[in-house]
Amino acid sequence: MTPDLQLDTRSKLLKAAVTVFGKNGFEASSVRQIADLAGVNHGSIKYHYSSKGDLWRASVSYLFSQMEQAVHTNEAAWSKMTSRERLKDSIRSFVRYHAAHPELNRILTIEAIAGGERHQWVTDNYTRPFADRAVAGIALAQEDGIYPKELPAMNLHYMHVASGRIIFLMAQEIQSIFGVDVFAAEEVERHIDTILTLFMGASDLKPGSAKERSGERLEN
Amino acid sequence: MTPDLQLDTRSKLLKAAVTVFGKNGFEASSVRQIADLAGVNHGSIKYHYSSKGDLWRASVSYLFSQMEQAVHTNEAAWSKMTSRERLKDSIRSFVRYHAAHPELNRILTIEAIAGGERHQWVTDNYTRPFADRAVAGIALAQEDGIYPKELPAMNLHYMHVASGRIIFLMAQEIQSIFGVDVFAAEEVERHIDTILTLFMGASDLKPGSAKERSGERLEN
DNA sequence: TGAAAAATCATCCGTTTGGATCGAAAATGA
DNA sequence: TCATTTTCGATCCAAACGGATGATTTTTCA
Repeated sequence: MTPDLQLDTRSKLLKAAVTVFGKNGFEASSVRQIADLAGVNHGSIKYHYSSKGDLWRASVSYLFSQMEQAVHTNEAAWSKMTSRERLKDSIRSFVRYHAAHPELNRILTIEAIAGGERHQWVTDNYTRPFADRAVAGIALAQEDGIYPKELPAMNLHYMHVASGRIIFLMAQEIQSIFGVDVFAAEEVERHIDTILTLFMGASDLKPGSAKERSGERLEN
Repeated sequence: MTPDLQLDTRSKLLKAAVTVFGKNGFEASSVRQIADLAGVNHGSIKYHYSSKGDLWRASVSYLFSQMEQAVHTNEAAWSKMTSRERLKDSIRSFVRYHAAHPELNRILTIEAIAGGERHQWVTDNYTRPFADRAVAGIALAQEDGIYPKELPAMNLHYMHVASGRIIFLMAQEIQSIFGVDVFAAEEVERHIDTILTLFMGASDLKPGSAKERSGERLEN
């Protein structure tokens, strides 16, 4: 086995932690569950990460950075775009990321409800900077007449975020009620089109590649 | 103490269960926590409700019925409204309910993420009928030209729901980042106006009473 | 009033939790 | 090669969990 394919214990633990925390959240996940999925003894978590909380923070750091990177994929081309196209592009990337990686969405939502020090940590280190930049972008869009200036940018921001994430958060419910697999590529694009049409009018939908789905390597 | 103010054990348990489950969800809530809040011995839960799961179902039944009732408050006047006004009215009631009673929102979100048999139960008994009616209403609105007919009603429905609930779900985060109390009456109305303006154009905002906040008696 | 029924309580049980401990094993480098 | 460091795993622990039990108290009603 090449060392690239044979993940070391630390990486295996992080990968398993992302999966388990992303499915059940912090409280409902046990270190034994994570260790079992990683195929190592649960005592090893104490060694590589000093506690369950540390492993959780490492997981969130990994996921949030990955998400921000995905949203800024086309950043180089932004200078050549109108602010409308720029906003549309970031929404597209945002939705596609959450379709490909539902874990962060679930973790952040669970923690936002629970509150407490874990939520404070992720807010201070990740959510606040992200939200500040997003709200600034919306304010700019309002200057350019994309949204009415009298609407509060904060509320618009949360409507963006909520609309982009909701179907992936409710994936099981939607499957059960409507028989729709929201993670299917065509459903993801359909949802993007719906958001862009309703929020920003003009359905000049630019196809864009939806092949984000594959290639989910973990660090290195 | 009048018997109206002196709740019996069963009612005290339900009231406490709504609070605790509404804050932490099913798994993170303990029967001891609920019994302590109700001021009774935790063994009483087994007596009045056969299990923790039964108490949870009773809590969800109570809250969901309360929510549907709130949304249909003005139903009598709907026949005299245009379909646009009707949709706006139900959105207004929907948002105001979740501002006054954040518990159901939290419980449904947590369970939607977790999946499992509790989620299946609430989907079959409450979410599906609610969603079916809402989607039908949106399809009707599309017939009347309020929304483009080519947009999928399901996605529009979830955007409605998500946009209406998001700020209350993220209340702690918004307080921390923006210093805004989303439960304040003026913030609730501001959010409603933002949704109605962005989704349905025309900001002919009808004030309406926002005094829903008080009077949260638990069954009698 | 008093016996039967309903309601409440203190207490116990088996299980699972996160974390600590410590010896064994593997890797490292002079 | 061999001693030192790094890594790993079996095991123990106190705490909290949902639920069961049986005694005790309160209520009901003839």
